[in-house]
Amino acid sequence: MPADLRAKDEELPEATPGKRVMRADSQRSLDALLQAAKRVFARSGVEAPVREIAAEAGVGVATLYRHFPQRSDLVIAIFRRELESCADAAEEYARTLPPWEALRKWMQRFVDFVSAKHGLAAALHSGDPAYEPLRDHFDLRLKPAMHRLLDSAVKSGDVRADVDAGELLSAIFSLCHPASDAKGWATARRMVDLLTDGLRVTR
Amino acid sequence: MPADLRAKDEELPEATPGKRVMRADSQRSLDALLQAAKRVFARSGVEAPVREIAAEAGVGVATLYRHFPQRSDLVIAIFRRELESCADAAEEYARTLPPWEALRKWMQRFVDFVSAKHGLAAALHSGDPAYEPLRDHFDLRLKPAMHRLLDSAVKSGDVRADVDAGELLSAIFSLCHPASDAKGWATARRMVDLLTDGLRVTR
Amino acid sequence: MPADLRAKDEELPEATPGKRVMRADSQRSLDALLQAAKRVFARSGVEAPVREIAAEAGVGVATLYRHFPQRSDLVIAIFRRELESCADAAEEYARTLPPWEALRKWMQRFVDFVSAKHGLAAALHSGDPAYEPLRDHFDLRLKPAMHRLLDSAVKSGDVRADVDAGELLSAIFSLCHPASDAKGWATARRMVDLLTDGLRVTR
Amino acid sequence: MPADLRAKDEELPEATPGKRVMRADSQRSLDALLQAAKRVFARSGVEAPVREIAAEAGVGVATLYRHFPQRSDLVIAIFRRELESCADAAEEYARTLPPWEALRKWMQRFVDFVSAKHGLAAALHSGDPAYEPLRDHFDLRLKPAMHRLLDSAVKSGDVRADVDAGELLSAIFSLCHPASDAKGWATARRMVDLLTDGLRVTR
DNA sequence: TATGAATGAGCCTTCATTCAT
DNA sequence: AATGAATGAAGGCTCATTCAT
Repeated sequence: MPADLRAKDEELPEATPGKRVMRADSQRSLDALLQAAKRVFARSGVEAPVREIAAEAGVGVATLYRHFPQRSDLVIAIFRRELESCADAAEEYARTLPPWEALRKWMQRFVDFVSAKHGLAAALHSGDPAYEPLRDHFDLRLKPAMHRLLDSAVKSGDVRADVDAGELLSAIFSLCHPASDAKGWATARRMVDLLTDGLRVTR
Repeated sequence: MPADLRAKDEELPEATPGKRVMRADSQRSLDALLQAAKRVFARSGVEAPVREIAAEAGVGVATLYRHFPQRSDLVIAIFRRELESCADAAEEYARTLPPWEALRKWMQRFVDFVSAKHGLAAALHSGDPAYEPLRDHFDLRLKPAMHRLLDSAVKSGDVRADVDAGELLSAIFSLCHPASDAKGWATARRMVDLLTDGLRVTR
Repeated sequence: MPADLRAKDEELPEATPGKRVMRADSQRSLDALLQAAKRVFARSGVEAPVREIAAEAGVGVATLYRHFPQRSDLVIAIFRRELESCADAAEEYARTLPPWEALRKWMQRFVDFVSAKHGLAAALHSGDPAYEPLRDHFDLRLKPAMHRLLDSAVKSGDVRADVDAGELLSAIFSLCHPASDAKGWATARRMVDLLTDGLRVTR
Repeated sequence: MPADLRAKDEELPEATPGKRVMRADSQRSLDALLQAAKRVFARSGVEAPVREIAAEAGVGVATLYRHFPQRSDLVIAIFRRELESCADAAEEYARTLPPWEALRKWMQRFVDFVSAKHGLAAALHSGDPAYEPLRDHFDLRLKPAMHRLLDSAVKSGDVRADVDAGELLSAIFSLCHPASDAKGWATARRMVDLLTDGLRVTR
């Protein structure tokens, strides 16, 4: 896992930004739950028993249910923040790098994000309507980011014009999936590189 | 689904080739189970309740257990035959088409195979040791097939030399995964096309 | 509890009359469950934990669920048979006794039936649609029985004509209810006697 | 619901008369709780979740527990006042009406009281010792009231002498029970009328 | 004193697997 | 050899009650 991603992992959000104040113990439970869920999801997938997460967090099940009435609420809480961070990176790359490089680099950044999130894909594509917010985030933050980068690269003549941003994103997504778990990351990166090469205009 | 695939679907194997003779009713149960499992796996995934499969086959659960003590045995039985058929196609293409065309066509053929098998990827990458035989099949039949096609295309100067057959196979595999289910097939084919383009030597 | 009722309680039905034959062990479980449920319902009401019933019957919970997928199925099975028997008594009394005596006696017979069934009323009036069959039974068997007896007594000039059979049944029902549990039966019988007296034509 | 009953419903007691002074906010919580409990009991029965009541009152659960450590304490607080009011009516009727009329009218008054209190009967006859105080109230206020009315009517020659006041009360109670909920009130009144007729001396 | 967060026991239900018939 | 009944271990969820703030 790349250093810049891991760094982010340690600090966890002030969680529900809406509530102004929060009782100290409640905040502690919430933090513990988020940390625990992250570990458990990574270890056992997003379908892991509720009990296991609560135990790992050192709280009762009901506490988990209080904070996250639906399992999906917890999953979403876990994934959203890093998804945002990934989307933000796109803007930065777009500002500081030439189009083709920006695209290439961000695609790898996206690989890093997705690869680190074991159950993300399962959640996103479960068809369960509870994950709609996650899909929305995906559509509203990541797709536009990809679209912009792709567009620039098309305009600069580096990339063919017939590729859809959403499809491309999904494709990378898939390439990072369990399917490539054995070798893992390295393979995913290589395959995405291959895909990236396929994007270039055929001279 | 392409016609040549569907055709194969109807007939089902004499299944456990080891047993010399088999009581007629036993054979009938076995066939019913395989047909049922295929339908149920497609409908509900490979994690579908055992009872559902037995019911769909019109036999008792214990009968299922007799034929397939492990769930994986059933899954493997279902997938193996079509996997073989896909591997065979590679040889045919290699004989009858120029290297680049053979490679391209077979990659699409592989997409058809994988896309039709809902739970295949999940099974293969579950990490469950019970699916080892399936992975073996994959390695022994599909990887060499891909390797040969790739090799020819490299030799003919169409394709770069730094791509691993197994990884490429896994990549296609991933691209066919639920992850890209929304649009489904068409997207998978497009993305694999992109990947294929990435394979070409950069002139 | 009157002797004629208790006698019936010991033997339990061949249960599901539809199925011609039944495996011996299954039949044994079923019997055990019905006996256990009767005891438990009497002791703890029809809302008693499923586990408790299964334990009392000496079978696993799933066995209970197999025989009675819904809690209401079990409740209905318990109550139906005795309800039938009570309805049958009406016909007998009508045949063998003068109208007023038949009515009076059957009302007491009904008291015996209802009083013995602790959770019956709760089930009947729970509003839960699952108990519809029980209400149907009530309406189809008991109401007509009462109606006939009432009618005869009206025709013979013993009873006023402005009383509804269903309401009267419900009234007796209520009088047998937990409300009168402390003293129990005896009180219920007395009160129903009072009610019965209220039925007589005011001379 | 008759007007004289509903009128009483609006004002609520100074509740725990023992405490001499009470902080204003505490008093406010108490009032809110009583009002809320009345609504919730009517809506969901006396077994409604504690949380629901606290929420409806706009206070925390712990506040509820402070005022009413046992669920029964709350139930009792709710019911007692109206029970008193009903008992008072008996005296009034006794003073202003002829014996038979007084009895008849009060029995209907009692029907109104009980019918309006959804969970009363359940609480009274639950067997739970926590409700003892409620039963005491019942015995100390309502039974004597009924006894006096009954006695007068016996003395005036209108009513037979072999009826127990407590039993009669319980009987009416039962007749108002959920068991007769479908048609509800009207039926209850009719049945109590029937019962009342049964009380008359057989001329 | 009021709050509402935390707790954990307890319930219902499903399902893989074994076993009597 | 086939059947399907029985089993019991999980897992999800609710709710009365306690406790930190």
